[in-house]
Order: sequence, then C-alpha cells, then structure tokens
Amino acid sequence: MPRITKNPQERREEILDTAQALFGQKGYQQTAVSDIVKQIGVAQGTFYYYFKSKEEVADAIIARHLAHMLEPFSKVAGNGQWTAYEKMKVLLRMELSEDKGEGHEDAFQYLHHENNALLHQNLIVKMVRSFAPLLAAVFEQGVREGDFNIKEPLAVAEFFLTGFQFWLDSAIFHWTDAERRERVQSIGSIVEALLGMEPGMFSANRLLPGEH
Amino acid sequence: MPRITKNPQERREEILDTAQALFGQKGYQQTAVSDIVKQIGVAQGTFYYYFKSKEEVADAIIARHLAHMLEPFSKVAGNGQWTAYEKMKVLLRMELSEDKGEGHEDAFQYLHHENNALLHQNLIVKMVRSFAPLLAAVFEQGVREGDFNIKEPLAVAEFFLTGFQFWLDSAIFHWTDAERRERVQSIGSIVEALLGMEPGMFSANRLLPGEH
Amino acid sequence: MPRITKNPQERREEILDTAQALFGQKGYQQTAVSDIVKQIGVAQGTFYYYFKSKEEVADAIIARHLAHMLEPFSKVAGNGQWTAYEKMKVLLRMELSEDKGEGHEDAFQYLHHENNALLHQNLIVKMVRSFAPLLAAVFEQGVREGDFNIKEPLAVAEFFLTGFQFWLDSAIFHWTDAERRERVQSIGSIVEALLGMEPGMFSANRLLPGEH
Amino acid sequence: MPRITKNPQERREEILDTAQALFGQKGYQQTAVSDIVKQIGVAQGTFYYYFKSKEEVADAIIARHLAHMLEPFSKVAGNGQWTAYEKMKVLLRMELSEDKGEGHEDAFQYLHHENNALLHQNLIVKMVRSFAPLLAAVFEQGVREGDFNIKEPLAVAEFFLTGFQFWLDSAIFHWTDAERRERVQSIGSIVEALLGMEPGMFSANRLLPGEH
DNA sequence: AATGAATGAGTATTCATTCAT
DNA sequence: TATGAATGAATACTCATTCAT
Repeated sequence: MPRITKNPQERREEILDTAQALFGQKGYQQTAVSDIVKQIGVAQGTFYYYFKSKEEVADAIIARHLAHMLEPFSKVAGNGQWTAYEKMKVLLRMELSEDKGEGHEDAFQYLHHENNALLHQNLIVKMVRSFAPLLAAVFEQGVREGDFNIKEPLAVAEFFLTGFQFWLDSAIFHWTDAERRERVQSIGSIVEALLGMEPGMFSANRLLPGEH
Repeated sequence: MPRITKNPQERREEILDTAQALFGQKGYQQTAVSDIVKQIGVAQGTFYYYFKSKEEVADAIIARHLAHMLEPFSKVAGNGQWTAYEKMKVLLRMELSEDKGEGHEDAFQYLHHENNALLHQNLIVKMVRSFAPLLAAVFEQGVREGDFNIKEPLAVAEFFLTGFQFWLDSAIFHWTDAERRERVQSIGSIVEALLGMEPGMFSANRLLPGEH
Repeated sequence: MPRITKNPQERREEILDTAQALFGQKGYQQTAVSDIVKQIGVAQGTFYYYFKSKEEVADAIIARHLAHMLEPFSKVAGNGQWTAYEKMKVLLRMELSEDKGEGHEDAFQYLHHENNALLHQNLIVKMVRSFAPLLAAVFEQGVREGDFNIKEPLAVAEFFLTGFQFWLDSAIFHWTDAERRERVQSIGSIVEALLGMEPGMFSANRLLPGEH
Repeated sequence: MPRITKNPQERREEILDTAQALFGQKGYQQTAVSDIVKQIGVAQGTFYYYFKSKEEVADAIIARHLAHMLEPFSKVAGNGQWTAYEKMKVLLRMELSEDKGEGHEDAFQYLHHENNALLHQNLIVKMVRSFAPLLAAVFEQGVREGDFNIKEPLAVAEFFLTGFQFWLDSAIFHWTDAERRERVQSIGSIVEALLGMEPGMFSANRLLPGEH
C-alpha cells in the first residue's frame, strides 16, 4: 500500500530475480504472476508496467542466463594465448563441473525443475546457436595447430553441443546421479573421436576436478 | 444420441487415431478432450471409459509410435547376414529419408507441430533409451569386423542418437528446410569420426537416396 | 457440492431467470458470471455448459423478452374482428400502461437499469424491426376502412415505433415521472397526425386507463 | 522525456482532437487513455492535469459537437426573413445531406463507430433536448403563417427529432446503405403528416440535393 | 459400454486513476 | 505544467475429470 518508487533498472531486476527464484521452486506454469508481485510487495500492474507478459519475463531470464554463460565461454574461446587443446580442456571442465562458481548453481537451478522442460529446451537451442560459431573457431585453430583432425567444424560444433547439452541433462533424461556420472566419464573419448585426436588426450582424469 | 456400440478394440483405436490427428493439427495442449469426442461422435464419458486421462492417450500414441519405429530398426540391427558397416548405412538412410515408407509420414506428423515440443522431447528420450543398446551391439560388431574403432559403444550410441534426433529436428531447432539439408549433409562425416573410420565411408552420396 | 442434475430445459431457464434478475439489480456489466452461478448454487462450468458466453445469455433474455412482447401485440394486430381504429386504441393502451399485466413489470425492469442502456437500445431496435410490419398491416387496414389517411405505411410504422420507444423511455432520456407523463399525454395527437385522422380520435381520455 | 510546455488551450484541444480521432478509429471503450497520450507524446499524468476522467473528455467532445451542430441550426431557425416552411426545407436538407460542409464529416465520424453507440445515444438525447425548443418555435411560426396545422408543437418537435435521429442512424439500426436511402425518401411525407400539411410539400425532390 | 450433465479449480491481463517529484 | 512510476480492482472462460443413470 505504501507507494515505493524505485529506479526502474532496479525494479526490473527485482522482478526478474524474484520470478527466476519462483520458477525454480514451482516451475514456470505453476508460478502465477500474483505470486511474483506478492513476494516483491508491489501491485499486479507494476509487473505489467515492466513486462508485456509472463512469457516476456521468461524470455528475459533466459536471455540473461545465456549472456551469463556466453561470457566465460567466449573469454576462453577467444583467448589469444592458449592452444585449442588447452581451451577445450578448460571449456569441458567448466561445463562439466557441477559448481559453476560463486552461487550461480542456485541461480540457474530453476531450469532443472521438471515443469520447465520447455524453457530448458529453448535455452539449449539458443545456447547451441550462439556457442557453436565460437567453438568451431577453436576447432579450426586446433586443426591449424595439428592437434585436431576435423572436417566441417561448424557442423561438428553444433552436433557436439546439442548432444552434450541434452544428453547430460538429468531433467530431460531423468538420469539418476550415478547414471549421469557414468556418462560424464565417457565424454572425453567422445570428444577425442569427434575431433580426430589420439585416445587419452581428454581422459576423465585430465578433465575432472583434482587434475591440473 | 443414438448409442452405437462397437468392438472395444476398435473404439480404442478410433480414439487413438482421432487424438493423434488432432494433436497434429492443433497440438497436444490445444486439443481438448471434448474436441476428440466431438469428432468421433461419442460422449465425454466414453473417452474416460477407455483411458484414465488425456495424458494416457498421449503416452499410448507415443508408445505405438515407438513400437512402429523400433521394429524396422531392430530388424536391421539384429540381421545375421549383414556387416555392421552395411547395417549402419541402411539405418542412417532409414532415419534420414523424409519418407518413412507407406504413408507413415502422415501418421506421425503430429510430433512436428510446434506445440508438441514436450511430447516430442519425451519420444526422443524414450527412443534413445530403447535404440541405444541395439545400436551399441552393431558398433561392437563393427569393431570385431575391423571397420569401426571405438571405445564405450553404449555411451557413443546414446550420445549419437541424442545428437542426431535433437539436432536434426526442425521443430526443436526451427531450422529452415535449407538449413536442415545442410546439416543432413554433414552427418556422414560425424559418424565416421565417432566410429573412428576412414573418411568418406559415409559420404553423403553413399547415404542419400539414389545410391545403392 | 452435492451434484444436482436437472432437466436441461429447466436448468437453462433457471440460469436465464437468475441472470435477468441480477441484470435488473446491478446492470449487465456489473453482474459477474460468478454472481449468477453462486445464486443458483451450481458450478461456474454449468453456466458455460449451457451458454457460450455471458453475452449469449443477454441475447437469449432479450429474445425471450421480445417474444413475450410480440405475442400480445400480434394477437391484437392480427385479430380478424376489430377495426384498425380499435386495434390502435388497444395497442396504444397496452404500450402506455405502466402495468404490463401479471407481474411482468418486474420481470423486465432490468432494462431500465441505467447500466443496461446498450442492451436496451438493442431491444428497441429489434422490436421496431419485428413490430413494424404488423403495425403497417393495421395501418393499411385503417386506410381501407377509411379511418386512416396515410402513404408509406411501413415507413411510418417504423418511424412511429422508433420515436415512441426511445422518446418515452425514461432510462434513455432521464425523464422525471412528471416529464414522462406530459409526453404520454401528447402521444394521441401525434398518432392522429401521423395517420391523417380527425383530431381527438386518440385523445388521452380515450387511451388511458379508466376509459372504455 | 523532453518536457514540452504548450499553451494550455492548445494542449487541451490537442488532447480533445486526438481522443476524438481515436474514438473514431477504435471506439470509446476500446481507446485507452494510454493510447491517447502515447499518440500525443505526453505522459499519462498530463492527461489528468487537463481532464478529470476519460468520461469528461467524451463529454467535452460531445459538447463541442453539439455546439457545432446547434449553431447553424439556430441560425436558420432564428432567421427573421424566412417563412417557417422555408426554414423547414433548409433544416431538413441540412440534416439529410451526407456532407455537413467543410470537412466536418470526418471530424464527427467517430460517432458512427459501432462501439460508440452509447456515446451516440447520449448525443442524440442532448440534441433533442436542445434543438426541440428552437424547432417548436418554427412550428408555431408555421401555424401562424397558415402553412402548418399542429397542436402541441414542443411535443411534436421532440418526438420528431427523436424518431429522425435514431431511425436514420445506421450505426444504431445497422441499416445497409440502400435501406437507409429508402427511409430518407420517406421522411418528407412523415413531416407533412406530423405538421398537418398538404401532401407533396416536402416531397423528396424538394428536399434532396439538386433542388432549389 | 455409453451417456452427458455437472464440477470447480485456476489466472493472466487491462487500464483508469493517483501522486510524489 | 508535466512527468511516469505505481496502483489495484475486477472477471470471463477453459477443460480435464467425475458420476449417476
């Protein structure tokens, strides 16, 4: 009831953050707009002052998420110092680690709610489309450096990202923890094959935490 | 109003067929149970006499679809005469051909309705889970025959099926026809890499229609 | 909560009656569908089982109302015994009397709620369109009988009904009771003029209650 | 964002003009206050600085419209030179002509949007109330001049204006163009009857464009 | 085996209006 | 004069499912 005016930027983020949290707890469909505004303590209309629809919020969250993921990925992929082989090791480690850094694992858990499958699928599609060109460039670098042996780097990048993201997604495949771990163990040799490398270059013990 | 009694088997199929047709026209969510029964000309209650829920119908349709696809796949994979290399060529051709045989292309178009993404995702997951062991056996055969060079056949089979099914799905990736065709062209060399084969063994002209 | 099944005819009327009563108390727009079903004691869905929308209910009420009014009107207009002059006297008396018979004055009060102006306007338009041909036939009869002198009976009938219904409608013109009474007094001489009659044939004391 | 200060008179008119234009395009109810201010390029608050409510704007537009119509009407009705018969001919011609002069036909088209029926009805009621006394005076003049034969000139004026305005309104009666034209043809003889004149004095060819 | 009337939970969205600045 | 962020009330409609017959 008391009218609290905020910096529009701030208010927008506030709505985004709250929506994201609730989507994670109850799923997108199950979260009512009224849930969101009640939690923030603003009027229903305020929500619609900032976003045209509930869907637009979901899109904005995904876009934000995508940007968050793209940044470190492109930093590594575009690094001028490293060899392609080193980049791949880093990228794989990044993607495979459960812990994405300081608290981010919570921030994006919302996608793993089983009611968010569609949202999730859309995110993966967008990721593949935006990461693939960067990854293809790394592949090409690797070919020039003599470590990779590969034709059609862009197609392979897309195929790999697609398989990687969907296959290892427990929310999609309903893997148990053990099942997922087994599959993570196999990723190394799949990458080696796809990139035409010597076996063992991406052996699990070189990829998983604890290695250096 | 006229009460028409039918053979239960027949009535069940009638509901399944009608539901499938409508899912294809409007999508699963957008198809109301009332749409289905109205089209058939029976009462709402009749629907629930045969199925516990709308979801059960979707599951039944998917199961039916899965069975339809599994049959030719396992026939090829389990064939005692062919080499693994021959089997792979046939399987790839089967999956890549737009025309899945006698009229079936229509029967399963329903999955390509953009509102059926979730149904579609579920089908792919089930396909991967049931096809992978068969495909892995073919891989192992190929290794024994000296044509394939591969470790962890089951993991590779799963990974490949996942990538293949999701990546080439226009309803999921929103590919244009041209975009999809490009990607189909690249599949051959991806398979060669994954199976550790000589380049060119699965070149597009050996896979696509017209080759023998 | 107890499920009470009724004869569909009966249930339909029940909804219509309740809606009409509420429209009269609060106006069409101000009456929520939930108000209607709560009053009856059925579920929201029951309403929509019988009517596609709230508007359809309003239309049905108006149609019913129109039928109720058309019946006595056409009985008089089509009577084989009376002269046109006698018919006109009876019709004018009917329309001018506040009391439309056995309790009907309540039943159709809903239109006079100021929030029902649009509904009301639609009803008048429909009335004019359906009464005019009957009235024109009476005019023609009067001409044949030598009492009326009139060209273009249909146009005059439409014009007269329109003027009559709108002008004397207190909800539209916001007349006070006194203002309306004055105007009712003048109707007789207007009719005389329109029908080309001798003055005094429809003098107020021949039209209003108390006369015979 | 740039704050543009204008002459208050000007700004007020700007709002009125814009609102009128939008009411004509989408109807009163369908036009949101936000539509109006967006079109002008001012803030929501500015609207409410000039008008207490959306309804007040509608009232102001109608009042303006009424004034525009009243002026020529009263000029003719109050003219000292003409006979009542001449005045009536001019007035009828004015009202029946599709083209109300220099571009005004566009300015008031808004009323003919079918969603403005209520606005329209209100305007007609106000017109009747303000034109009737002027018209009654003309009737009385005609009686004195021996051309009209009429009792109760005010009542007849009100009745005539009401019938005329509602009956010939295509937005209210949903007349087709042809239907409306037929009715316009009949107006002359209705006026003759109401004013107790000789037939033919207001024959269509004396009223419609082309006559002098 | 079939009917069909009845249930009832569930919510995104609009928009006129206010008010602190 | 003007801004624009914030308010908050208000509701028609869908549809999967049930159940008495």
